[in-house]
Amino acid sequence: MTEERRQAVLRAIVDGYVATSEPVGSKALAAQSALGVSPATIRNDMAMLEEEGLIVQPHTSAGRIPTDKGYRSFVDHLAASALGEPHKRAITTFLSDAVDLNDVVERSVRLLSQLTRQVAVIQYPAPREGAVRRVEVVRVGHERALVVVVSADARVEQRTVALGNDVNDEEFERIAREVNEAATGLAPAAVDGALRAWARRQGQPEWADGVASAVASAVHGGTIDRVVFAGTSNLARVGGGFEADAIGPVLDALEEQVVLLRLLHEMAGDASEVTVRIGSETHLESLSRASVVAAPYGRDSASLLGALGPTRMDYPGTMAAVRAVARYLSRIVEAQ
Amino acid sequence: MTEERRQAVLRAIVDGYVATSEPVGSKALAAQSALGVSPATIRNDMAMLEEEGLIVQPHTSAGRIPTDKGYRSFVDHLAASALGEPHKRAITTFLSDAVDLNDVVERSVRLLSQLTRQVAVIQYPAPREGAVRRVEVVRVGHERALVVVVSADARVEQRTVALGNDVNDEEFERIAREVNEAATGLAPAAVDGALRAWARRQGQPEWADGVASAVASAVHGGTIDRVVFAGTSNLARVGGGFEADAIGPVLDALEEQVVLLRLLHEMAGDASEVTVRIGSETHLESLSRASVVAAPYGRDSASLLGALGPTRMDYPGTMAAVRAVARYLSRIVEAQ
DNA sequence: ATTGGCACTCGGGGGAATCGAGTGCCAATG
DNA sequence: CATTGGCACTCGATTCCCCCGAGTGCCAAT
Repeated sequence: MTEERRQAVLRAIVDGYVATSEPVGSKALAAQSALGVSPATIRNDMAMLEEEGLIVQPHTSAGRIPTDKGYRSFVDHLAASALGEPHKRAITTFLSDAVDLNDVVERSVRLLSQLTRQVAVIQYPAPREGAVRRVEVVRVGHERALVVVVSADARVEQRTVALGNDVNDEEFERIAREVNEAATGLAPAAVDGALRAWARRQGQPEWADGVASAVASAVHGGTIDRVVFAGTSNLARVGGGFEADAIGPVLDALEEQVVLLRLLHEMAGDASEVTVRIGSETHLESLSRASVVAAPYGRDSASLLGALGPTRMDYPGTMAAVRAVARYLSRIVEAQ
Repeated sequence: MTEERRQAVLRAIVDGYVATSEPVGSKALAAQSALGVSPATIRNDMAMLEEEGLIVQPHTSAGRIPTDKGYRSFVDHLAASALGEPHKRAITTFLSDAVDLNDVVERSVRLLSQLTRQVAVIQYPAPREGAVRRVEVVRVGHERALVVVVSADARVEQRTVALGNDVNDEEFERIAREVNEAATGLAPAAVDGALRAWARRQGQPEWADGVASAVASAVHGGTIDRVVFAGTSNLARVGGGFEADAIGPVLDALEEQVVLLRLLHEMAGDASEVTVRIGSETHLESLSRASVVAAPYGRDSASLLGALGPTRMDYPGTMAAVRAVARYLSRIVEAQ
């Protein structure tokens, strides 16, 4: 009984603090939340919660606020809550008339930022490692060529490569044809070998190696490791929860995509559907006062999307929105 | 003489306010800036400047700060100043080893944000309206096709289009071949007509129109109207010049690319090399406390890059940096 | 046109006093 | 043993007040 109520008290403290952004005291808690116990009882519970490191009081004569650990406990004991009907409808209508993958991603990230009133982040859908459908080599300018690779999964990648001026037009035609024939139909893993062999047959001139590696890079590389975000103005929103001096670092982290990507990759490792990193759990100085709620989406759940906000955020709501958008986006991406 | 000194006083006020972010008074001005006149004289000048609406005093007993109009006058009377040597070197080394156009743009925007310590914005280089080099139509999935258009200016655009399931493989082959033949070598303006004619020859089935308009859209559209930015954390930098409640709107404006693009287009109209919009001159509520310094670059000076910061910014320095990066970037883009 | 002098204004800074929300502890109770 | 009412105590925030000083406008003198 008592343990149960202590959780309820923690829950109420989190709720209260999230709502008002002010420390919540025992008296207010007893009055508002229908716990049916006296302030004194709550004070006892609070003392124990504080001993466990779940809450702290900023000043001696203030109420309590949750620690990162407190939020963690709150989140862990949270039952998955569903998104409200209007929001669900919003997702459907907002995403259904997107015209292509880019558009879907753009719309999703905007939508998610609006639903959560936080910064929304989407890691681009991982390519499906589709076989090569076609390779075009097109001459541009005098000594440069453009290599365009189309994969079976509807990805188009391009690279430019220097040719040197010792390639005449007929030769160029031949090269373009041969490269296309050599690579078409191959799985990504097989492309490198095939093109190296081709380059060898050319007698290994520099441009042949260049073309080969450009194709290889186009096949493997791609838009995998890109992150788009929206709703950065939510960082500065009044009552948004971030201190004025905390938003600079967050903006930095967002621009520093590498850092953000590593964090998302880490979170992808955690198995469950929606994962949460709270404050110091991000292990990033710049995000030490921020939380990230993320969920995988797409084939094999290989990509992530999420919301980033102050540790003092509405976790249930944010988690519900992230989950809902991830599900819907999965359906779209997988269908394509 | 007196008019000249009044400009000097304005200049000194702007300099002082930019440096300290505090209103500057007559006494401090007489002491620091070597005007060689007494505070009383300066007070007279100030009174006149205030009458002209170039400066105001926030409170009765405070010094003066420049108005938007004051900054405008300051900027208009500014002699073009050159960028310091170290900065010039930074530009060269930073941009010289970019691998492709995207990379150049990315690097430029980062560089500019570092040089100016403001938010840097770059409008993507306008495409050169190159002729169509090749059109590929590739089947993806069951009922969809991917249209890839390669232009002579090394641009690659893609669109997806629904086919319906009444197109078998041989027919598809034929379509792909015909579309490529119909469009290749044509100038953008001629593509629409050629493809409409082709679609008509097919007997106007839905998919033919779809393919035709996908190609047309790929030829004309593109990355023209995109803007990238970097250095948003400068908005929140302490002493950065923005009030805490002003940065939200600015972030909004940055995400709302449409608005930003319109502003840049407007500025492109102003003839001179580097143009400045100060505060209310942007005609945007969200940027009413911000200034934009922009310069055209690339062929026909068709694209713009710039820096966005508080009205209280270092105009000479920012203008020099913007000018230098624009020049250097022009060289690169035009060479390609 | 410039300058020194002078009275005046008023925002900001630095206490001191006060308020009140919130706490910890303890004894009483069911 | 959990719960509760009572009570003394703490301390951040608010308010008030006062004073300082930077800055001003105006005027008479040069």
